[in-house]
Amino acid sequence: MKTQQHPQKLLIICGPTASGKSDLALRLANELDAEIINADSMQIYRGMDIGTAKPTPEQRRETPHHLIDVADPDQPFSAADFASAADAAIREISAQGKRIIVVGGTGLYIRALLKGLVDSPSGAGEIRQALQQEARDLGNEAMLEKLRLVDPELAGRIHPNNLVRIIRALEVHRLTGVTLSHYQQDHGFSAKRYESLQIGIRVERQELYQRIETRVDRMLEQGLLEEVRHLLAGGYGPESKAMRAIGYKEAVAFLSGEYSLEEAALLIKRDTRRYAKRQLTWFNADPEIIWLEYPEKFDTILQHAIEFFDHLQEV
RNA sequence: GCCCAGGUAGCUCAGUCGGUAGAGCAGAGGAUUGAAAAUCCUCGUGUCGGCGGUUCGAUUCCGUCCCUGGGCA
Repeated sequence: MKTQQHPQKLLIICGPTASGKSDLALRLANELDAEIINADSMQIYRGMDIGTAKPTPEQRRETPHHLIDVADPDQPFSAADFASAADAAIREISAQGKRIIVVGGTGLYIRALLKGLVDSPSGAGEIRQALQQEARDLGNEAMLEKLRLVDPELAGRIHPNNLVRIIRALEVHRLTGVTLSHYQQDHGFSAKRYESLQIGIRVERQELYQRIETRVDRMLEQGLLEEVRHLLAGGYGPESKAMRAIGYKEAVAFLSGEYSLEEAALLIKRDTRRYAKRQLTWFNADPEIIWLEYPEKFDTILQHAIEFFDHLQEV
């Protein structure tokens, strides 16, 4: 049923943290008369600016950014929330006749937007809390056993230690009476919700780690600790989503005297490196991504983008 | 110059009463369907400081040299 008359086109910029995504997106937006949609799970939150390397107010004034600062740091915000909010932003931007660039390092968000998620309900509510309590009482193995009884197929794919997945699967079953694997069966990320061109920024590992190093130092100079203090004072405790983000959790531990500033800095860097590696694992597995160096290949990227937007490719 | 303690994986170290060695951290690879900056899985060969000697066999014992730290002069 491809009756869409104007298949909406999205230029996606992805890659590991500190690879230069935001900068590239801004330059492209300038050239292409585009607006930017953020696909970073932490830039969503208000008050988390320095540690998430948000674009500056000036940059945001010059180029409108969507899905930045749309939630408070203790509010749940899921990949599905992202996808529907992005859908709305896309409608809004295209109504103005502008092009759209999606930038971010959260692979699941990008996939949710392009392919859609399974049609199962959200569940950050009481059921999840009850399941978490059950897990504390009974242990992971017992929870996996519970899952095995209702959804052996999925239980076989989840490691006993991966409680987050076990709970999510049980939650879906309790909410709907249907198993998550059943939902997944005829989904498989096969839908195509938008026309897209995905550009990944390729950076050599060593150089990437170097950039992470200097970026973390800069964040500390710019007042990451102050930002964290402010969030804590605002009532966002160590268990809030904000304080579980990289840079924030280490800052909290430093502020509570758990370790020195030097140690905190080293840990932030290490955790950021590991995060970058996980992002690379995710994006590398996506065959649709075209990998190019930036800024070296800016002209090539721009050319790809122009072709993508101008060609009337009906699918 | 003399005395003592060390020199083993990228780092910190353990160990082998002689049969070529293993932890933590760092690092690498992977998974990922409403928590995703989250969550989870897998991965340890290195002239055991150099050179000689003893021995069937030395990283282990002996000698010597080099290096590091500490002490005495």
